[in-house]
Amino acid sequence: MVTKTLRQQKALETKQRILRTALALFSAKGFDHVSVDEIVRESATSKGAFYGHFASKYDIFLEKFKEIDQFYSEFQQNLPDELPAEDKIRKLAIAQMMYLREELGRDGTRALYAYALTPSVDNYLSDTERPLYAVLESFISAGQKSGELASTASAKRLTMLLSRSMRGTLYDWAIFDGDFDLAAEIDEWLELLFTGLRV
Amino acid sequence: MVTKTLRQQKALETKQRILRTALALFSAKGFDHVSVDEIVRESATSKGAFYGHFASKYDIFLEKFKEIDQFYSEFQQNLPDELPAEDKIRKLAIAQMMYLREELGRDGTRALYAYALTPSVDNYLSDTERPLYAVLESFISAGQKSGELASTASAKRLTMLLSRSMRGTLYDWAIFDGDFDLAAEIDEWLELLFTGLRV
DNA sequence: CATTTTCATAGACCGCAGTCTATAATCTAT
DNA sequence: ATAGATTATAGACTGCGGTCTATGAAAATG
Repeated sequence: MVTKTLRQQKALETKQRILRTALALFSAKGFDHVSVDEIVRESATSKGAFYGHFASKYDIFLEKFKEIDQFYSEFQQNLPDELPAEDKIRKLAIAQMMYLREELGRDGTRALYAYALTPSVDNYLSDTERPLYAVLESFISAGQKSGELASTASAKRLTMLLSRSMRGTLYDWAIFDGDFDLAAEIDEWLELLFTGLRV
Repeated sequence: MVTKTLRQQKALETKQRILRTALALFSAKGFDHVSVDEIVRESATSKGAFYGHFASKYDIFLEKFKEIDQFYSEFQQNLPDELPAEDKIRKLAIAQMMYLREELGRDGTRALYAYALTPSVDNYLSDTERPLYAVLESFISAGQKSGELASTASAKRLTMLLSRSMRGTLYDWAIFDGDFDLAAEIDEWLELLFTGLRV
């Protein structure tokens, strides 16, 4: 449904002006140091306009975060099919971490993870329909079929547990000060997980 | 330094009145549905008194959370020494989950994890000096010495990764609606981690 | 065209966590 | 005992995210 009326046209312009302004401000000053009033002032709009287009200050941010879905499908398409399942999973995990580091940054990730904890919000993180799950599950499922991966748990279940590991790593990245090499952390973690802790 | 003057005595009473009132309200209505104004009103004190005694609304809550440290040391003392390292770790993890479920609840845990994401706050979660780390590390270290556990990573490192798993599980508990059996989740997770994913 | 309806926007307003300032009760020193 | 310093507390105030109401311009209706 392409934009039709003048009204819709103008509304869309307003929305995009807000979006651009907000992202620029977030990028310049960090999510927590930009107020909605500031966004509204800077984009010469109003609170009414802002909340007409976005559900919350975080929502605007989510818009950006969801671009990661695009990233996932591209990733899947560009990956050689014959790679071992383990390698695919590791590459995905590392790529995801690097993507978030570059695109959202620590501040952004922190804000996103905090928002997901807001009561009664259908946060994107816990949406098991998002592409991350689909991609991961396809890798795991293939790995189980080919006998590379243990089948003690279902592919769906393993997908949940693996994605949880990623969330845990990202959460720690957000709360720990000092050096924290996201890619190295997830890599070491997966190595451990694949090998197992026993003996 | 035992309380000396009348002033100190009264101040302490005020503090405890606030604390009791706040915890009762949190327990009754959930952390997010209790305002500082309400605590102050209900305890017949003032904002000045509140923030004189507590750094933030979350701080008061942390006071309660830190009781878990007591729990850890008791746990360690009551555990048979000759138990395999793996069992000790699993029991600890499960006990911790049950403790949090009972004492903080999902709302409380959610609030705690959200607070830890507040920028520039020396959040308790990321304090590697807290007893959880010490207890876990002692189990892991013993397990490595006796040859039960892999020594590919240092005990300190494994402690971090294991505690991260717990944080990840608790985080997911907080963000996912519906059924989520904390104890079962961590148990299944540890089983996987000990065994490894390969073959 | 004239009218009625819709709806994007402006900005006053609310509730909240946290800060600041004033004050009076208590403590200390002489 | 009195004067002066200290400090726990009261409560006005700020800044924030988010809501609500009013309004005028654009769209639909006839």
